[in-house]
Amino acid sequence: MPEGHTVHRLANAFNAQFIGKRVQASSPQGRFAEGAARLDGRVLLAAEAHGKQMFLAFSGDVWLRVHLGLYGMWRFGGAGLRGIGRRTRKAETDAAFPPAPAGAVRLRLLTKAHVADLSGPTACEVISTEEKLAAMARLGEDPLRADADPARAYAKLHASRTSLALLLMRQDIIAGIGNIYRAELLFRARLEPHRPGRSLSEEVWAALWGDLAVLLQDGVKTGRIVTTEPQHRARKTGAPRRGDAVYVAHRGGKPCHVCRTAVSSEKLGGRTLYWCQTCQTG
DNA sequence: AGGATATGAAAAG
DNA sequence: TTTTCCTATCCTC
Repeated sequence: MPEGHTVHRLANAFNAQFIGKRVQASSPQGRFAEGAARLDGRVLLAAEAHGKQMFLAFSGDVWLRVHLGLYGMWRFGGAGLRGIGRRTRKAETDAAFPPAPAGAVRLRLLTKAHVADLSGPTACEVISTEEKLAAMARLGEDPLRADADPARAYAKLHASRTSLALLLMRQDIIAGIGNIYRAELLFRARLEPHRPGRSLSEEVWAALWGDLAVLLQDGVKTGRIVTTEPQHRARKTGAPRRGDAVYVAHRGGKPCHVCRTAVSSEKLGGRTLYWCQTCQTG
């Protein structure tokens, strides 16, 4: 689930339901007992997302930094959080509040009315304001943030001989893109993924950045990654079905939605890259 | 039931 | 470049 849009959605959920509330913090799984103790009893002041990282501000100049990584998730309980985070099963919805932790919950944040359970994060740590600023400074431009400066990202891209496919995943250049948005962004621009960053013109970059912003904003709204245009779907109307939502991501060997060529895939930098050799020649 | 896979990135080599 | 972290889901049997 977690590319940048997911993390912004989660921050929005915290801002909507947890801000100004005193929280009981605990670590049902036990692995974050010390950190939870440091948060326990504080008031949650703000939630902020930058790329795939979320920062929660607590009273007393204490921050929680969370990176979900590949498997991490937040599961919410309580009213007004429908559709955010991992879906709560019906049995859990009907259960008394607060629900029992589902699975290995690293951190539980509990208010009178709401609960947020974090499991499987790559990073979860209590840090100072300085450390929070330092962590943010290591991140690149996030199209979902008002302070994003695409020119800074372009300078880094254009200075590198590394492939666009690898560069787009670098969080210190552009923050928030993951494997799916990378593949889809390159497909929509019809760009060959192995092209070096330095071959990117300013005009093409401007178009890429604009398209990325649209895709991410749409992802924040819907909670889903949809990159196909209706005319490229098997069913032209209504919500895109499974298998119709993206062009190439996770579709290795399957026919391209545009030209029917088998979608290519290869391992690159430890991740699977997907692209269409026929469509992406730019 | 069990294996492959995963929208990530740091650590190790 | 490979290994490791860690949890859930999807697929096949």
